[in-house]
Amino acid sequence: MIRLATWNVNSIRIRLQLLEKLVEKENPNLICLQEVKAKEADFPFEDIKKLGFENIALYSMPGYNGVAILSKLPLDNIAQHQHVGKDDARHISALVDNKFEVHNIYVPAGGDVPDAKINPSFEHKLNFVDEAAKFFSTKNSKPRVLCGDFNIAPSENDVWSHKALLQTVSHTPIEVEKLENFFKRGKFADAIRAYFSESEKIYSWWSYRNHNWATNDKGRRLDHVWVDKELLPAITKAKICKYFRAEQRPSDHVPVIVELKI
DNA sequence: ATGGTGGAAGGTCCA
Repeated sequence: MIRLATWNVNSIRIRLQLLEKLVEKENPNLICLQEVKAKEADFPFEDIKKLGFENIALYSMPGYNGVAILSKLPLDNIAQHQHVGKDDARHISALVDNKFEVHNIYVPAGGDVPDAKINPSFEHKLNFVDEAAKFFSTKNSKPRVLCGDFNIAPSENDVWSHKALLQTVSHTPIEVEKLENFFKRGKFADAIRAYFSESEKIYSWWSYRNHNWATNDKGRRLDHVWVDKELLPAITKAKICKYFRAEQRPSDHVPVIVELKI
């Protein structure tokens, strides 16, 4: 049984106590973190091993980005991947327990202006998603699980207001189109939506800039878990840990959990 | 058109 948690932790060092709480409350045996924001020398390997996660795969850089896979199960074939010619610590993968491949991805946020001609960050984001689509379009010997902060909320009910956010980076038509192309080319299934109706609004991120996040509830679903279609029947649970947003010193993203009988 | 907050780095950038 796999209990996978994906979480944009926004600094692993600041969030160590919350990571401990995640382990205590949700009992995952595989955790994919994004935005660890610590270079290897500053990464708290020992604290994490003490939580029971002996196997750690890290791809990090100073200050920004950084992805890590924490596992109670064996990790093999650990690989760091580069897209759009940048070595910027956004994608790491590993073979878990010799059964399936997990890919932990942090898609670029894309800046504020949704125009690739004038905003290089947005151009980077679009190109990154296109490259990822190509990367995952080939057949793989082991089944794949993709997760992470994709920084795109594709469906109307992945955002608090479809209309209000049509020109907001994360929900523009061009981003949604590219993410859907990625999804279709890879023949993936959305492990979270498999457990929630299409008509239900579900979010995994609420901005720090809104203190009334809980009452306004202007969230977006930026964090995703996709599985190869053949794995869809193996999913026994999906959960978004909204209560983490209300913790002391929270991340702006909350953990998303999927349970798989593999 | 702007500001609101948070983190890391280091005298600012990115989300």
